[in-house]
Amino acid sequence: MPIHNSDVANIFNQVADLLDIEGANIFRIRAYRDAARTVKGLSKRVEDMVKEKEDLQELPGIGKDLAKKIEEIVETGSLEFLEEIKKRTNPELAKMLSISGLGPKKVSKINKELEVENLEQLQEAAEKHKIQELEGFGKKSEEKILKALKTKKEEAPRSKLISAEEIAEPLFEYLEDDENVDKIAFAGSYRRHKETVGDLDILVTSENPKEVMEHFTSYEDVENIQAKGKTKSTVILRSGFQVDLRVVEKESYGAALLYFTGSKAHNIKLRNLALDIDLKINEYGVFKNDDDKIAGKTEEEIYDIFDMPYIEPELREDRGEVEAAREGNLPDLITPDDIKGDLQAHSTHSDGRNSLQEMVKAAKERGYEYFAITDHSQSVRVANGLDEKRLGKEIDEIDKMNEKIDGIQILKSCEVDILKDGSLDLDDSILKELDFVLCAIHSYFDLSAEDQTRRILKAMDNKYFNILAHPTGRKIGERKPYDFDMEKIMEAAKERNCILEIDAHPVRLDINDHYAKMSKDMGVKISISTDAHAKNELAYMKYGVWQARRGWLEKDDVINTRKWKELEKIFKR
DNA sequence: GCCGTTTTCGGCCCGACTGTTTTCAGTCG
Repeated sequence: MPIHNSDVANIFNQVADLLDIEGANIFRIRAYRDAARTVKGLSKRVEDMVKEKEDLQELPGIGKDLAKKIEEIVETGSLEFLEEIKKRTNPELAKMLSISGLGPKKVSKINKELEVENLEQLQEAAEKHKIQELEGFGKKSEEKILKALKTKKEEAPRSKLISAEEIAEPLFEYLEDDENVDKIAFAGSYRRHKETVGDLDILVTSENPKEVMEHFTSYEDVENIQAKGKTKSTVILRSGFQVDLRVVEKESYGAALLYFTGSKAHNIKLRNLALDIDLKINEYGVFKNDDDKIAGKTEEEIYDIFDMPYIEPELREDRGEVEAAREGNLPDLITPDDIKGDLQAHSTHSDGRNSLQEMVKAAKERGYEYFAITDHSQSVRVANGLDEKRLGKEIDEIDKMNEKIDGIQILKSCEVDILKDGSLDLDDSILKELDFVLCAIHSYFDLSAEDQTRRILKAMDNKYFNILAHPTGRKIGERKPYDFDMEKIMEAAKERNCILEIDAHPVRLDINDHYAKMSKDMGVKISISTDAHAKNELAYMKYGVWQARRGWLEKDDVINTRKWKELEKIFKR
């Protein structure tokens, strides 16, 4: 059975939860959580690292003990230490930690004094008003627990960035309209353009924080006010989204923005740097001798104290950006304006909702120099895929359009299916007529990692193979990536001058930020394309660029920032 | 449990809000 990085992370998080309830040393618990996060965020498979006898202790936050535990998990699929804790402490108790307002101390107390072992018994105890009798609890705590139990089932998991955007933008406008609001900005993972967003963080400067809070909590979409203070409020919107609003004075704007943008790991890194030189950072500024404020108005000013240039929010994940900044090696990140054309889009010839002409017109309006039509090939029957004959007709149609149209070049392409055995779905005789060939997997997602890797490698052997589209096949919140060896695919791509795609569709965002960084480290070029099935979806490009930025990509790492003449050379592999 | 151009022991980010207290612990981000 393959052991995924997320399996290791889950085991470590379970250990942390249970140790927490047992009241273990908080820093020991943190070590497990940090390790879980490190392993989950690796672009390499920890299973492969163990097999190749790589030194796990090189990883941040992994020492002798945790390295050994990772090896044990990889080799046996489980961790004896976790099983031991489970004998002492009921693992069901960990589920109670997900109840808002219940932490390890309270769970432990409820467990010990009321003999509550699971969520059902918790509900029963609350309904019988046993909870409010406990010391440290009261009526309100009990009501809160009951309410949380009720909504738990419909609790929203992290939302896709695009869904968050739909909620965030109108709220932003509403707040902006308040005359008491001076500066306003998003912070948190939304500002870091993470592919999923847990809650929204908004930062405001104002002379009248009380009025701002009043305005915020009376927003028409607010369903529930979780907390309302002078400087901080939390609400739940009808959509289930949690929104945190913080108000600070303008002298602290930079420090607060830095702090609330996170990531948490990035912040901790900076704070530790500060401690090294006897400074203290909090959301109000950078302080010397405890109360002597030396920075805080802008983020730039704060980074400057540590001799660092401004670090873009997308990079703030503690993946080496602080070190890179200090060494002057930060990437000059790609921007949406660098994109010269879209290399994946569909028309009504296969499963698109707009005609070829409509798609091309929309691409031209976006100011692109070139635009590829990549309708599906024949074996994707549900998408009305093209056979050689129909693709031939589309090629003729595009040739005629190119003769007539000015200012944009329409590229002839096709999203060719990679069949189960690794052969391509269309004959070479037609592939050679195309400007480039996009290849993708749309079937047999559950092959073993070995077979799936072999399948893709074989497809890449075809000299007309240019771009591997949505390489992992994952759909956020819907479908896991198929199992294969990404490192081998990247090595092969580099060897054969093949390109990996960042599919910018907000549901796909495939490859993800970790793999994007890995491709950069390995010297594999990337294309960013929208996979648009309608003309309005050409606007998805920004999500792909944001993902690329999170993967440290610069203009030069992405092929469709180049002119067609240069691109043409790349495609002749 | 991890980590170290002051340390192999003794630290480990920091502050707001809530609910319960009556000065604070617990939780959260």
